[in-house]
Amino acid sequence: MPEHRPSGDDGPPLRADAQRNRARILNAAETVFAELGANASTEEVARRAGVAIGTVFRHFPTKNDLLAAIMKQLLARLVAEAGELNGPAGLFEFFERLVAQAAEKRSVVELLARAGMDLRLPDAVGRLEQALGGLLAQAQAGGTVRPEVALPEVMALLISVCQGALHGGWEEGLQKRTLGVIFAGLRPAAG
Amino acid sequence: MPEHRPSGDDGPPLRADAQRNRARILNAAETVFAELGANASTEEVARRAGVAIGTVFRHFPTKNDLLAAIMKQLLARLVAEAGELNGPAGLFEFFERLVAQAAEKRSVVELLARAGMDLRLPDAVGRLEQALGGLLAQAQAGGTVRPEVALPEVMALLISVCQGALHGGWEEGLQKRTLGVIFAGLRPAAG
DNA sequence: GATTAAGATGAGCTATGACTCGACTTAGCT
DNA sequence: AGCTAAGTCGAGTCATAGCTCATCTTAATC
Repeated sequence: MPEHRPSGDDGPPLRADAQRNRARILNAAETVFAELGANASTEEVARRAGVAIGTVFRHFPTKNDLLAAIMKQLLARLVAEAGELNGPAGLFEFFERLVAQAAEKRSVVELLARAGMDLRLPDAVGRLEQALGGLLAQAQAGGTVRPEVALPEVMALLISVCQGALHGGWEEGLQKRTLGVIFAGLRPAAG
Repeated sequence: MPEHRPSGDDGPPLRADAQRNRARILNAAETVFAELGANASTEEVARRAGVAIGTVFRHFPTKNDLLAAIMKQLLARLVAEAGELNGPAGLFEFFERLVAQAAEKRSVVELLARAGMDLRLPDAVGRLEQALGGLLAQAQAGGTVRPEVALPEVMALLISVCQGALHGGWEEGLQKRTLGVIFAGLRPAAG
């Protein structure tokens, strides 16, 4: 019996039904974690995927592996999104999109928060940092962001704002004003 | 047999040992939740308080009650701290202090985050908002903060930054730079 | 000191959730 | 069609955590 297959393994191709189930599980997991947060139960994921619980654990031997897989997808999507954004306002645009997502998907935030902790995804996170670095450089070249601002504080602000976005109240206007303050802080001082 | 005593109840005074144990439990809970976060077990609290688990539940019928009690203490302390701060730089000072606390005490952040959610402490939170409002007004009167900035976004920024402060990396310098960006965003545009 | 009700104790109940494993099903192949 | 290994199933195990309650202890009062 072949062993469990961690993400990167390329053994013999999966059987058709296994591929189908794996995809279903990933889909279900994404929506479940988005709605209920990262400590939704694996059983709930199985239920929504329409498979038995054993099947989930066959594909992802631990819950953390499942979370890591989702997180990898998410980070890849963010990197792609960052890649499409261009020009001096690209960084701000990225902030706005991420915060909008964070408000409706708990997982975005919680997973992002755990990306550097329990889940070990240094390369995926690294790629996102690289993409953000590009956006920051463009913004600084275009005079949209002060030159002395560095990548780490941009990341920190991004994470912070996403975290904050979870909290109920936050109507539309508040979110915009909060981001406005941060953008003002990033922009060069004089008009 | 007298019923469990929720926080506000003023029945006959507690017996001496009961008072002692209640204080011990609160102390233990504060440090335990500070170290381990809000989902540390009640047993751990009991262990560190040196009492049996039943005693904890006698004083705080649910874990949430215990969290709420700690949170009330914390909020009161923050209000007091805010009250001592004066002048146009008081608001910034408060930010710095809170973030410093957040970095070393998980509970500060997690409880603050839950204050408006599971735990129902509208009055305690209200008092903090009032105190912050005072600091904001002083800062605006002194020209340290733009007049169009309102209290809600200040609260939002505060919560966000505290949340972000949990994440490991954040060396000393990064924290300062991140706060620097936010302060720059709050300050009036021109020098 | 005797009385007694408040309080402390901790084994145990219940729920939940991560994970296992032997029995069963089916895709892929000849 | 028949074979077989890959894959699925789901009842069951183990651990944890919130909470209860019958029993014992002790502070307060007379």
